[in-house]
Amino acid sequence: MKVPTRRPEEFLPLTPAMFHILLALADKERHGYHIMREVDERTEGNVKLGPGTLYGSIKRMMADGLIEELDERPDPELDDERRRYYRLTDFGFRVATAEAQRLEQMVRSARAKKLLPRTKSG
Amino acid sequence: MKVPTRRPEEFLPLTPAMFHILLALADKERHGYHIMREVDERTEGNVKLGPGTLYGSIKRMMADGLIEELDERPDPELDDERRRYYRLTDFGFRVATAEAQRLEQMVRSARAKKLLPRTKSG
DNA sequence: AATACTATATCGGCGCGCGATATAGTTAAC
DNA sequence: GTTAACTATATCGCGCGCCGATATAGTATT
Repeated sequence: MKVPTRRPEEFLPLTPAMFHILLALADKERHGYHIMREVDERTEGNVKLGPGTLYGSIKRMMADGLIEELDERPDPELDDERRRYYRLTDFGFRVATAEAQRLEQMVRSARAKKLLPRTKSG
Repeated sequence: MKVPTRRPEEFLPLTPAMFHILLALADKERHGYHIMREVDERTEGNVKLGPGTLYGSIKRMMADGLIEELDERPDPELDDERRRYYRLTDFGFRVATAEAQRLEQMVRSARAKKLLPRTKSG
């Protein structure tokens, strides 16, 4: 069934926590705890998602249709029953892309204001 | 008098509103309403700072030592008495730079996850 | 005279980050 | 062998910050 067309821009700006979760799910499906570790590793320990932030965000992002839970579980043999796996929805992917473009524009502005060195055209 | 050394990283991530205000003040001193218009113009109407956000943020950023109010007013002749002018402190500048670098890293991650096309090395 | 713009300020609702806490099974140390 | 650390999910409540509404008031425009 068709969900009424929503514009990704209306969800912007995303909170850092939500964007980190979308980034973690952008390349592959993951369960909650796996998302937590991916963020920790990708940011070299600079960003730690606490359980309140993680599972609270997941709940809201599910309700907003940005992510969805998998029915089947990948690798059923070497698996932990407690895990709940999530993936991006098409809409979630578009929202993540829109946010990435917004941040890109912010960086461009920062360069124009000489807060960052200009590597190419600012 | 010397303010105890604070690390800019402890202020991150900045809220979008605070970063927009720092960007607006990065190139020149401005009064509140001027900040509002600069953000509106720079973002081509996409970001509108309401008075609650603007003056609430200014008050907090003053308390945090990110911005400071000017004693003298620039252009005293063609001026409005009601205006209150602000500028970045050295610390505010360092915080803005640190936030810009954080956003740059976010964009790099987004490119690595193929949410954005790679213009150079991602 | 009315409308719109400039300029600053406060208040209250609401969303969200986040630490604390809870539960519970697994693995590693000593 | 029990103590500790890790894996995994979930809820609660505090506090901060965004933001619209509202207020005040002078200036400019129509």
